[in-house]
Amino acid sequence: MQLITETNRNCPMLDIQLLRNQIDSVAARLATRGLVLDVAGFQALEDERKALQTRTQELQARRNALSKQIGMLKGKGEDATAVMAEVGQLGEELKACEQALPGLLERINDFASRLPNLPQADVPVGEDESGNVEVRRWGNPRQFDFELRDHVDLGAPLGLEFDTGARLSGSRFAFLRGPIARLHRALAQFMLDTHTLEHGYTECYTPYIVNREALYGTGQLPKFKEDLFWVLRGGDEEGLEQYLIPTAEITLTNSVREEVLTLDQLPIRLTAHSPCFRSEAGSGGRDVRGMIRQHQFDKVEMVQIVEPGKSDEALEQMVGHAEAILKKLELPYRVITLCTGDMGFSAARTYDLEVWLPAQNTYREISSCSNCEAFQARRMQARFKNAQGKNELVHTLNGSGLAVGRTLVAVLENHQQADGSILIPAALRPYMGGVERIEAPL
RNA sequence: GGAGAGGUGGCAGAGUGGUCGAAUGUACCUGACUCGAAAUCAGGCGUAGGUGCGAGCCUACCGUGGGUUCGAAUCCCACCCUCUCCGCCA
Repeated sequence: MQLITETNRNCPMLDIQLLRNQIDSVAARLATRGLVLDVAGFQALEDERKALQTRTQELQARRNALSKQIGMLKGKGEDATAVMAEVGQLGEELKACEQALPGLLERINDFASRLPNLPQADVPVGEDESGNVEVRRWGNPRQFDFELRDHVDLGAPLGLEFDTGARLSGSRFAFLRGPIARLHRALAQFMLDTHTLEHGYTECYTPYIVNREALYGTGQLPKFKEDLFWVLRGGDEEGLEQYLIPTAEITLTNSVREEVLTLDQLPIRLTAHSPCFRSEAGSGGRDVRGMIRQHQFDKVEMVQIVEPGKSDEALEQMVGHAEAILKKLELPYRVITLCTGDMGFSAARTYDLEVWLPAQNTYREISSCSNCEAFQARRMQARFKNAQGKNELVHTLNGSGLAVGRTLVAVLENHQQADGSILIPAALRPYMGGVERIEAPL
């Protein structure tokens, strides 16, 4: 019998020992995320598990010992029927135990798999985004001496077509044509080059369709299936379920899944430009106008795989890498620390970068950088051999650097001119064939 | 899609249904030798879980899931994946 089944082979996100031994402390920390942990329910399951597992193992030990005896007796040519009768008596209870245990373990695992990561101790406690704390600002929002337009109005004559997208695919899809399509491509290229040439990341091109295990590893499954698009292979409608990636974090982070890395391989810094697919199931009528919230958008993602002692430092660096893009693009932004109630499932600490959008007269999220500590590594079984030669879980971090669609929006709105043209920031011009401004084709 | 081969420890690679959790090599750790290192020699060295103050004892794990058996890495069934060749295809 196997205690580790397919579904629980990936350990729950929280250390199961922590749950067993310090459940009250875990409950208190999760409470800051607005989550009520069913301590009594968990402990009832645990008590049951402990009794059943102990009994199962007792019976197995007995069976193994007797079977070994049978082997020895038969080897010597002696009669083993008495021992075989004895082991036969164990059969029924053992079978019952072995059948009951996996289901119980599965329930415990499912319970634990749906618990989010524990916030770091100094993360501000808050219920929602109102509890987030601003860390710093960069740049001054521009004063306009003409009536400013939003990116939808600015983009329309430049090739930003929402009606075409809707006709092809439905709402929340955009079709880009001409100068705006080129600007979109230039932004992604510029970001990739900056991260690879200046920040030490290795460029990657990754699959956009992944299996369930990968999404479990980074924490999107089992809890957030409704946020994803899932796909089936043609001619194989009964077949394996796979998913479109909601971010390249999935593929970059899972690239070390089930690996035991050596110390000298760390840190690993990866970046990729990819489309991201999100069903936006829970977003209701939010941001229906424009390309702020799309089912498909491009993003340049940064991922770091580091030693546990170095992840805090790595997060600060990674935020700096994302900020560098905004600075080069001359886009005002602010950095905020997400409070406990606003953090994502896998994160122990998250900084959001919010770019100034003049037409909305506010800062909007354009990057999110998180330290997931060992949470994802535990689910992925991504480890390294530490200095003591022991396998230890790595720490994983991910951050957008940046969301390309929203960056496009920010460039349009912040660098718009009175005549509706867009001034291209100097850093981006080499990627635009030297063009200094884009304007509607005649 | 067709035909074949194969999935075993960090890696490589053995394994007649019965002390096989698994030979061997390599990597790694410790010790000896050395001024130091290399080489050499000796020892150690998988993961997870249970139980115990502890040395330890026990259970599970040889791609995944099921089956046969007193007993499965080994036999049977299904599935997944990888590789080679053919076909199709951007």
